Amino acid sequence: MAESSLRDKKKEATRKALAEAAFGLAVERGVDGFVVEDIVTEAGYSRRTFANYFSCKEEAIANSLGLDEYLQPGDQFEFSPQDHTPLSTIEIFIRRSFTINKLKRLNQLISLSREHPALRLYVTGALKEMQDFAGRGISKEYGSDYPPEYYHILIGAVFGAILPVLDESFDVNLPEDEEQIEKSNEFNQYMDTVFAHLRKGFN
Amino acid sequence: MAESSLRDKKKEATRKALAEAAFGLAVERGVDGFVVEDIVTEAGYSRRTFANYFSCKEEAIANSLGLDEYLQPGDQFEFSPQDHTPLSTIEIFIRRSFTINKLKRLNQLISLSREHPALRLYVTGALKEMQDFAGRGISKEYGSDYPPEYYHILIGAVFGAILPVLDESFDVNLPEDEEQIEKSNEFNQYMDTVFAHLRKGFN
DNA sequence: GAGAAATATTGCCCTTTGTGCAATTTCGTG
DNA sequence: CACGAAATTGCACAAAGGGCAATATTTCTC
Repeated sequence: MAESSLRDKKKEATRKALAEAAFGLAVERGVDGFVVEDIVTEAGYSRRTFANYFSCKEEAIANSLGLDEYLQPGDQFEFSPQDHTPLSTIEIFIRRSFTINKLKRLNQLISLSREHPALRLYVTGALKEMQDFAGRGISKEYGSDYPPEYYHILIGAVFGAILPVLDESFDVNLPEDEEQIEKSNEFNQYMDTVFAHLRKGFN
Repeated sequence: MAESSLRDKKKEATRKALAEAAFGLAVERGVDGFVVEDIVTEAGYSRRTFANYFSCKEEAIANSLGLDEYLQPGDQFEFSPQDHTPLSTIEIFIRRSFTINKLKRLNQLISLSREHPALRLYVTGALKEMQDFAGRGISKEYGSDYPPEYYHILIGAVFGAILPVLDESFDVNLPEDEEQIEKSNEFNQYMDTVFAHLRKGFN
């Protein structure tokens, strides 16, 4: 990810092409309605190459979320000093990362997971990578301002509180061309309550 | 689980035997060091029967945690009125559920997951079932005292904050025969800070 | 820019897996 | 005890996973 030689670009392109083909087929025919062979013929690669990138269909489908696009170190974690608390930093990171297109796809992955529970594991796995990235970023940003486990707990609590949306589809009713999520959709309203609770504490 | 006819007991016994054999082989030879065939010969069942219970090796290994033993509805969620807040109820539930033996096994599953990342997904999946159970239990217990999403967020935050221990092994340095976890081990000390933060809120 | 080194893609092959179906065994109930 | 329900198993076959070696493409070095 840090590297971006021509070779690495092509590799990412391959990965994305395979993931995208897998996702498309999943929407079109259902997760059980196609085999790896179908994915690679659609994407123009060999079955053996697919195995070099993903361990199974589900992993490819989940990876089509492409959260890693937003995971460039040093990109998401620069904020003005007045915002400078770990929680608000994470909040901004999350609200920026979940663009409308991501949310729409997440929605589709959720409904696919209903028919095919195994997929769900891989979707949460993909989100877990985002969580790990956020964890590294924030503990690097704030260093020893807090004890090391504080970051783990904070990040864990934030993502843990967010994940339950996976249990239900939510509306993303916004114009197509919009790039960042807005106050008006369900997901963001849910974020409002989540972060309010996290600030206030639970009882 | 609510049922427990002789038939259901045997079914659970079969499941446990398979899971236990799978776990044993994983510790002994590593996750990649054996095949489903080995599991069933050890447990005395057929390959086909294994498939009736688990979808793959990893699922069986992770299920050897056997958290479901402690997931009897109406058992864990009865407390005296003075403790009667959702968070403290969950705290007691969690501290009760993670007995020493569970923690030891969890520790082993964590290190196995390091060599074989796919296993990790299934371990968190198993914990997720516990989370779901806790969610159902607590929202039933407190009904409409809180808005419905509050329970989701609370439970998610709690389990999310706990899961990061999966990233590192922890010491469970207690006598063998001890049944419940004690104040003296790392896991429980981690719990102390987790719940303190959740009560206080983050910033 | 040409050749060498590094890496990605592929084909081949074989073991393992997943699963529908039907037969068989085991269990629960009247 | 006998009948129905449900668990276990065998069989067969499509599909997946992955080691290995060959090939193609990119990057590096001079």
